[in-house]
Amino acid sequence: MIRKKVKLAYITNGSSRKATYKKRKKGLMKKMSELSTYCGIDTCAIMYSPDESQTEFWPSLLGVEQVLSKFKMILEMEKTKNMMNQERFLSQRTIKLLDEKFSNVDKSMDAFTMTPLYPQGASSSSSSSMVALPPMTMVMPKAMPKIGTEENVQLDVNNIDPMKRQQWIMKLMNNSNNSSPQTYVGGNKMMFQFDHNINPNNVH
Amino acid sequence: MIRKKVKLAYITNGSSRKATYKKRKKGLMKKMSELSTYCGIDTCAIMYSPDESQTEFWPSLLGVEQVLSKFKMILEMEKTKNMMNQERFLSQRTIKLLDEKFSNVDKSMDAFTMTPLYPQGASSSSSSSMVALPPMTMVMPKAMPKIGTEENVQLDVNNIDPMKRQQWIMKLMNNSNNSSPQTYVGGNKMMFQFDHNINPNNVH
DNA sequence: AGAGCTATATATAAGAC
DNA sequence: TGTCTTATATATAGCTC
Repeated sequence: MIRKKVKLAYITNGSSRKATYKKRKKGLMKKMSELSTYCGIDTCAIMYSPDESQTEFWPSLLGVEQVLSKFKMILEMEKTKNMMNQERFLSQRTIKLLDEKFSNVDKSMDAFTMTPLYPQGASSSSSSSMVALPPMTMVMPKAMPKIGTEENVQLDVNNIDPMKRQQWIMKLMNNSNNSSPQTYVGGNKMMFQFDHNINPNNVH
Repeated sequence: MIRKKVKLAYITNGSSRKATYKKRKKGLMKKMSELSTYCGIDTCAIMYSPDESQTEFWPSLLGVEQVLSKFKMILEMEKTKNMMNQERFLSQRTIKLLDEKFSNVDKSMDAFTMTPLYPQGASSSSSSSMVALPPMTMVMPKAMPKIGTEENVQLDVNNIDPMKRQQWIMKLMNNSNNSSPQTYVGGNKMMFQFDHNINPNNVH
């Protein structure tokens, strides 16, 4: 969008597509780091491009782990909160049954259990949370080139049944009813690389 | 950075911070959708801000699931590829032992097993992959306001021991040696909301 | 809080090397 | 392929309503 306003479409030329990818990836990382700083929001990125034939973790592999850990914690808090809500309506006996269900949720979410480095006493900004937890932003890969045409999901999960709510979260994190495909042969090269072209501390 | 060049620092004023968050979030999503279109890369986002007291999935919850599914597939391919490599050096007996270990990796990665909608025959651009798979980009939340100061991890995982490599992936996806904290009380409100302010199809 | 409106700061496509 | 340069397209802070 500079010398020439480019049509928003897939860049068929390989070398220019790769160049664009690098430039825009850099720009995206900078925007993320700025959002982090301005709003006190945690961000991290895992980027994969077949053109690069490597997976990049930003700002580092550790950073990704920490963010995942934090997201896991938020889910934990959600779970606990839901249980607390349940207490107001259900008997102790019923709660025990729910407890078992939640244990299954725990199990299915184990893959998100990174080394728990938190809580570390960070203040929770303007959140209504009863537990101090740093804010968080999560950005992940999208499904297909055709973007944004999916049905626009907008659900206030606080207004629906707490169990349904849990199921949504579960569905996001794990599809336990599903046997994963195991028969793929070969594969892309995979590297862990930090993009040292970007140093958010020197931005501006 | 317009009317006035703002110092890159946390915005203490709550309302202006929230306004900045919304504006920049919108910009970030647009950049992501552009990167998707230009480079044929999948992107999605999960955003959480205590100021918003809701978690947003972009472009949709389904989109996030699909991307996670794809990432899972790439990991699967990595696993298979590693096994193929092992075959060249190890006996059948040894391979069986490795097989058991990999099964454990599978288990720990189950939380990333979304409904597998792929492969769907997409061409793999310039990747050296032996399996057709759409390219992918993953962007996730970072750990703390202090950004980019972690040690810059740069490892060519292809050049290190395949088992170590698996361990790295495992470490990213799951810390099975770790019992997750279960004692958090209360929690932030959590909503699933699609940001309908952004329609990538109308961009430009 | 949200919806425009500008003036500027940034991001970046093409070129040049 | 990478780096630099530069002309423009975008992004967005601060205001107003």
